[in-house]
Amino acid sequence: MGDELRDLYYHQPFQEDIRHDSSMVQNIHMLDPSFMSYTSEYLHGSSSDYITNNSLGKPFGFSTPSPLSSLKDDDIIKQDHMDANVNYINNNDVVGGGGSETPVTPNSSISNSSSNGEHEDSNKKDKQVKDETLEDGEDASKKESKAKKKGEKKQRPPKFAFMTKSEVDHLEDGYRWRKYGQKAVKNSPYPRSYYRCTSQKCQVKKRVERSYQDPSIVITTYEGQHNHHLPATLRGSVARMLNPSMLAQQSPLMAPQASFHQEFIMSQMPQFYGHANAFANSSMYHQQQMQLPHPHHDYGLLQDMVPSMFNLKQEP
DNA sequence: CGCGTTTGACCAGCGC
DNA sequence: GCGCTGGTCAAACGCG
Repeated sequence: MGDELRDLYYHQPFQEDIRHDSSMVQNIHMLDPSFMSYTSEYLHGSSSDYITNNSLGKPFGFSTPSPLSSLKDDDIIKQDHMDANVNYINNNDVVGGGGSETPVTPNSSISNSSSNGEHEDSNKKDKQVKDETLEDGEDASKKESKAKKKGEKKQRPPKFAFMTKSEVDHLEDGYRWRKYGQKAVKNSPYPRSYYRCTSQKCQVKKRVERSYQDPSIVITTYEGQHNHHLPATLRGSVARMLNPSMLAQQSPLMAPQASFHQEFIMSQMPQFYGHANAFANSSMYHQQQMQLPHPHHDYGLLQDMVPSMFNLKQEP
């Protein structure tokens, strides 16, 4: 467990009174290269810098979950217990303070549907066939994961999670996603949805779930790195929201399987690009102010830890 | 018809 | 070993 929690990276929510514009600015601050280098340093930390359950939040000076966050430290650990790397950022985005008029219908699709044994059988058959035909690298990652089951622990690509206040579950981030699963979340009335990038050979996945404590918060977790550009149809509009210097960093050339520790700074850029899109878009969609009960909660300590996220580009 | 979603089943990891 | 849970698969279905 300790090994797997190494590199776990957690950002406590910015519980600021964020207005639309400033949230945009702040979100993009997260993409600042110096922030990246910080994370890299942090992630490169000595092998003794294990982040355990208890110490999870300590690098950023918190030990208790935010009232806005449904994810306690424990939850994050449980949820990502198999994952080596998790970046966790909350985007305390702007959403209507008056409450959402669009009710979330969490369980609307968890209803039982008729199933028959035939389906089950064919499923099993298909799985067998697939297992047999899997040998030819059609799904290398699966094969790899199977191979790793016996020996070492399954290693997963780095993750990056953030929270967004949004009425929309699936935030537009410029990429195209195909939903491949939905699961009920323990202790939560809201289901978790699983998406996969539709681009061929792109292994990036993302999970989307709603906080059960604050249903207005959407928790999005990205896993993996896009190995392609944004779809052309979306690139233009989304790209305009972003800092040109970030666009320059966007590159599809890094290998998805690249060593995380070595490649983190560079390879995370496209990811952050995508995340920024989600940040930005959610801000774009919800251009109202919100009042947060605990302004500047934990903000100072995080600011101490990651000054580049806060001090740079305080544009007029 | 192609693409995306739904949804029950399956599987692996973990804790007891 | 067993049960629980998270993650994934894939047939069926819906939609444009």
